[in-house]
Amino acid sequence: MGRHSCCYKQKLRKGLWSPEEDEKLLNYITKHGHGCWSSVPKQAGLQRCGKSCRLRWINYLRPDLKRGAFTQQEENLIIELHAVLGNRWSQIAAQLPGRTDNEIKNLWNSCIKKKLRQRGIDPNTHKPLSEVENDSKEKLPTPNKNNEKASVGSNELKLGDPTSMHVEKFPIEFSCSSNGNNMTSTPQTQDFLLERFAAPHDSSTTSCRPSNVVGYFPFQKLNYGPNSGLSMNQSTSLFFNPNPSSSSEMISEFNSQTVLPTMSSSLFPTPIHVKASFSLPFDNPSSLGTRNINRVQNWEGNCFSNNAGSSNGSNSSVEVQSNNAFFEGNIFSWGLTDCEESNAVPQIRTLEGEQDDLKWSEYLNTPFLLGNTMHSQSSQAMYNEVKPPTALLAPEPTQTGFSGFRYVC
DNA sequence: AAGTCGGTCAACCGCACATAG
DNA sequence: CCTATGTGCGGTTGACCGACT
Repeated sequence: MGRHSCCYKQKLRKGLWSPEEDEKLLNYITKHGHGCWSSVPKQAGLQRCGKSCRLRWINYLRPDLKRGAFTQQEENLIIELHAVLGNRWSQIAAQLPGRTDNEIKNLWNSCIKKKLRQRGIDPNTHKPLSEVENDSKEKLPTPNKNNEKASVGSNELKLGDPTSMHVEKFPIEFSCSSNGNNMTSTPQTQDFLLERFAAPHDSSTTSCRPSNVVGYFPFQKLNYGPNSGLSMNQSTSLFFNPNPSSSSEMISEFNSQTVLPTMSSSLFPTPIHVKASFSLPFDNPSSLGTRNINRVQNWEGNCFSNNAGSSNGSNSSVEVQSNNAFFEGNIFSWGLTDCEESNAVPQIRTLEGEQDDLKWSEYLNTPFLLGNTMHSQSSQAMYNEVKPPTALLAPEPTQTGFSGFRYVC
């Protein structure tokens, strides 16, 4: 409904925040929580609009923010997620604890884009630049403003637009190993994937959706160059093998070559909502008979340890967005105490009975678990290429009791 | 020393969605 | 169903800073 009403008021400060303003906001939210943002500036004695306060809190004052430069792992993960999610920065940020969408967006625009181009990869499509150039020559898109806009940051998928989606349908199967239990779906079509990512809660807009989902899922054959630690193991492309000789073979391949559950979850610190489905009703997501499993595991043991030390810990009164299940329940907390209670086995919570309440959009909270499950192994492979054996990602119980993987430098 | 340029980052803007009344 | 309000998101802008000329 347009701008926030408070923004119309005059005499509100704009621009950079002073330390005094920061202190006021921090003190207020620490004591009272933010509640309704529009009332925060008034209550906190700030001459700002609520929106500005919210932004300042989320991007700067939140105690759980991770400061400092992005690690190579984080950059790699951002690239991988971007290949799947496009410019959905908030969803990418959800997989990077302590990082904000703004931060990631800035990093992408200022740094990663450039790096990818230097490596001959188009940052928008994640295709080789040469291929993109060829495509553009072949397709000769009609120049109109809409197209231009769509091409910006254009991991976009125009649903129902045959020119933007040359998708061959073929059956695929998912096999998700969780704590030793395999959940294998019945054959599914690629529609599921397309719906999974391209038809989220917002079906009215087409922005920021992945294009060429089939050919350029990151786990398929992305290659970000040998020097970047981003090269992919070609064997991982089997996941989308359009002609599996048999489903059991495919599953077998998948399990034997690609499934490293702990590795996968190590890449996703946010609890992954694994919703393996049986006989998935594509056209009626709400009726999905889903099994919901939250898996929580450390991504970088050091990362969590550090955060636990620098944050308010489990006693924090800070309110965190509840849609990030990372902070919900007792699955995980930043607090060191909770860390100590963890054990080396990934904690798994089955959310039986909750499926009826699930929103389809929740599926987007898992930016392609299975793909990343697979890709995570590739990540391991890629680190194999660039790191000496002693530097491999390896399961390692940390002092705080977290399993997960410590990246040994 | 002064000016220019490019990169980075914080913040703003405008839009869309969710929800309460 | 409609409207007003609150919230979240992505794109964009502008300030700042360091490197370079």
